[in-house]
Amino acid sequence: MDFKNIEKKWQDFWDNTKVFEAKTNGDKKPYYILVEFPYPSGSGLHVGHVRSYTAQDALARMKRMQGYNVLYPMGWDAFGSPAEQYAIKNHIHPKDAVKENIKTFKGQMKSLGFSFDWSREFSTTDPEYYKWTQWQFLQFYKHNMAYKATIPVNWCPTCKSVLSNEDAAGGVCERCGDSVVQKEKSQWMLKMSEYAEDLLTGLDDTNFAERVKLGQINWIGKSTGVELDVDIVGGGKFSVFTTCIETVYGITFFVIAPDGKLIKELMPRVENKEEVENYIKETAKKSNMDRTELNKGKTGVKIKGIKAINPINGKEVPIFLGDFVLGDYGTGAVMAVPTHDQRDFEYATEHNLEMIQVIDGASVEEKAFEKHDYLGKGCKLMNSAEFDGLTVEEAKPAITKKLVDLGIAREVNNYKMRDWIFSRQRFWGEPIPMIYCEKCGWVPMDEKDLPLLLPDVAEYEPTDNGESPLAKITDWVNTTCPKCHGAAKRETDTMPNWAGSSWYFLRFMDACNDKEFASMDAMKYWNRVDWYNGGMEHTARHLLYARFWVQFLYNIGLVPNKEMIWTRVSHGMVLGSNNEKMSKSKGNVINPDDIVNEYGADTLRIYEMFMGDYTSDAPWSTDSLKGCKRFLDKVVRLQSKLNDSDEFTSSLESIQHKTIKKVTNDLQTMAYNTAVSALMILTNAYEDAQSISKKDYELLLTLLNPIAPHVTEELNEQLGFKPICESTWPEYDEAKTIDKEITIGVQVNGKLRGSINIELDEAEDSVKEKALAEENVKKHTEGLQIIKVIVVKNKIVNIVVK
RNA sequence: GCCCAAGUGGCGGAACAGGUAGACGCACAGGACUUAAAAUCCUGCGGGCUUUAAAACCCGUGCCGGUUCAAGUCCGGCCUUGGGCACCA
Repeated sequence: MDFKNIEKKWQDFWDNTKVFEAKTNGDKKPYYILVEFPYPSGSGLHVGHVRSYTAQDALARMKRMQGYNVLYPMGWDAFGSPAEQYAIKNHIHPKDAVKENIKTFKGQMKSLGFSFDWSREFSTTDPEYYKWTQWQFLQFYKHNMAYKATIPVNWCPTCKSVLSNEDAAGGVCERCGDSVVQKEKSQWMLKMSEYAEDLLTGLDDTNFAERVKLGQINWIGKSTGVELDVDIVGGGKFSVFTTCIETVYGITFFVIAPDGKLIKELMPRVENKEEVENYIKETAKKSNMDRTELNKGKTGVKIKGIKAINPINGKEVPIFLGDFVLGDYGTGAVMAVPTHDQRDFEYATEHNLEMIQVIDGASVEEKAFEKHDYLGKGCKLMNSAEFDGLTVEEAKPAITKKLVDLGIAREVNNYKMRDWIFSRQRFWGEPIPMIYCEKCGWVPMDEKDLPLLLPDVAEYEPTDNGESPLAKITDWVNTTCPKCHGAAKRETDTMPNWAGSSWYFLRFMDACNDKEFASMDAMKYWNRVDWYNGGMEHTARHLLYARFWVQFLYNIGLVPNKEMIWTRVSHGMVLGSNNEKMSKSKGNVINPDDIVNEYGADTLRIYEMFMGDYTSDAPWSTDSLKGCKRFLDKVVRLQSKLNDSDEFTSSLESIQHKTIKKVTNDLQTMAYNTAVSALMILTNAYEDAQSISKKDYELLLTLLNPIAPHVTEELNEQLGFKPICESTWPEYDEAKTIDKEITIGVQVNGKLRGSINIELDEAEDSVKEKALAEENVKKHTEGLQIIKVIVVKNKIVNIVVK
């Protein structure tokens, strides 16, 4: 069979009949399946894309046949620096590069036969789309959720752009790999930290995979503790946050952040100004990653001339500057208890500071006795005045109460998650629709003037001074203030690439709407994303940003649910045949086009579903791929076994019902590899049969269709049936999946010694009799005393002898 | 350092809920068909041991212990690999 012609024929059929276009109405139950829309890179579709798109395509095709109104859309996440880098490198406008890449991607997707609803296609770079991204930013601004702040930020000197902490992981720029330095920069921020608690509790209204939920929980990083006010000798005060208030009597010093506000205030009173200032300068050169690196020496300087007072007992202790304390996390100051915190212990040892043990139970000579070692073990307090003798668990609330009653402490929740840095000094992003007027300050653009288009210019290379390329385009920058109509300037920063992807799934519900980002009716109809598939690498950032965005829209009444994504699952990567990540430099990249050309789309689809556990990484193997081609050929060859019967072959009934059950369940539990396996087993059974009927064949083709849609449609058409994509998914009879006669094992003392055939649910006595009569079992029980015989119904018999 | 996964034949992987470990496929080997090759079909395929052959037997799911009539699966303690976060106070 010529798979090339067949594939083209059916792809055209699907296009022309528009069978996969979802209508936002009707009697059928809606079902929304979403895969992360790709960033259309210059290197084309990756075999990794094929894995997840095929998986969700199989689910979509089955759900449609089961009578659901399935929405399975596709679009393009085309803003962001990768697109810009690509464009710069290849000397073409990002807009043209994106257009070109989208064309390639779309062609590749079509060649794989994905059942996307192309009528809802869009790119985040379409003005009709980013108009609404800008509009939503204005809502953030109008609801006091967006603000400008001058903060130390991660600066990539190579990309000339500020990166969020997320993007600067490991102290290197995620995009270019060069090291990141710290720089003060005025940035637009979104108040994401205000949503920390809601983002945490909202997880209860989702069906995310457990590991995905955990990823989010860890990212939000909630900790409950006490914020304690600390007075400074001679005036002034600061606060510290601690989760270990029980160690408060053990404080022997405080450490404050070199980049915080406090040290600036204290400066006039500092005796060793030069030393302190040098240390601040040194710190500014380091990234947060370097500063918080665990295995480096604990640097710091003592702030001479200033002491703090331990609020619980009035003890005066020194204050240090230490770069491991971050100015923008917590209160920018920490209390140090060297006996019960290893980091403090090392710091104290290095700077020769006092140590007071306050929790009994282990020696603190060599190392600190930390909370994970003393919590929950009934350890008691010591050197802690009236709290001596209380257990840690008793002391925690008691000390907290005393401090709270004194009005110098508060029970608080602290979150690791910070506000979202929303500006990028880049050309290829959504322009931020804000105008700066000398008189009025920052003024939002009038909503009816949106979209604010990116200017169509030739120069989009970054500037050296850290300004966005847009800053050079004076025609564009100079405008009038919407408020006072005086001369004003536009914001030249653009939005991060996370912006467009934070709400694209809402747009798919109503993609052509030019009055709203999506109508409430359409969103109510689709309700939410039922099934969202993406990579594990996006579970922290993209998914959190998207949930934050949705929760905000919900709070201002623009979306129907606080959580718009129900199930989130993640796929494993397709690795190179050497078990390493595919990359050009390693020369292990497989181009899906080559595979489609040589083996056909159906073979590639089957192979990627069969290659292993869908949620785990799996290495590429062209040999295994060939095996899947052989399987398909076998299915085609079954044509020669067709008989004239109009009925199912009765001898195949049991395996047919088993296969329907297995495939139906497996496709909705991501067990694609065992679904393929079950279909292979059914095919082998057909092959072994004398002959098969058209109905037998049709059943196999229907079950295989979600994974291999082209060849199955063709074979089915040749049988004279209507297209599979317009038919109904088969149902199984549970009774027919159960064998009446089964073989079970017989063990003697837990070791398998034989097996017996029994009837399903056969009486225990009868099974026992058969087991004891089995030849080899007899050999192992002869002359021994039978203590007991355990019969597990329909499973196993175990004879215990002595 | 913390958090999350995962370790099963030569390979990818099966094993629902503690109940016959290795489904399905790949690779390999032998055979059939063929002038030959490809394709296809048949047989074998964890290791050991024994045997003319078969059966039987012993070992075996990263390592060490434990619970149980029974452990890949549960518990305790390690080791290794992958991923995430990070002096988080």
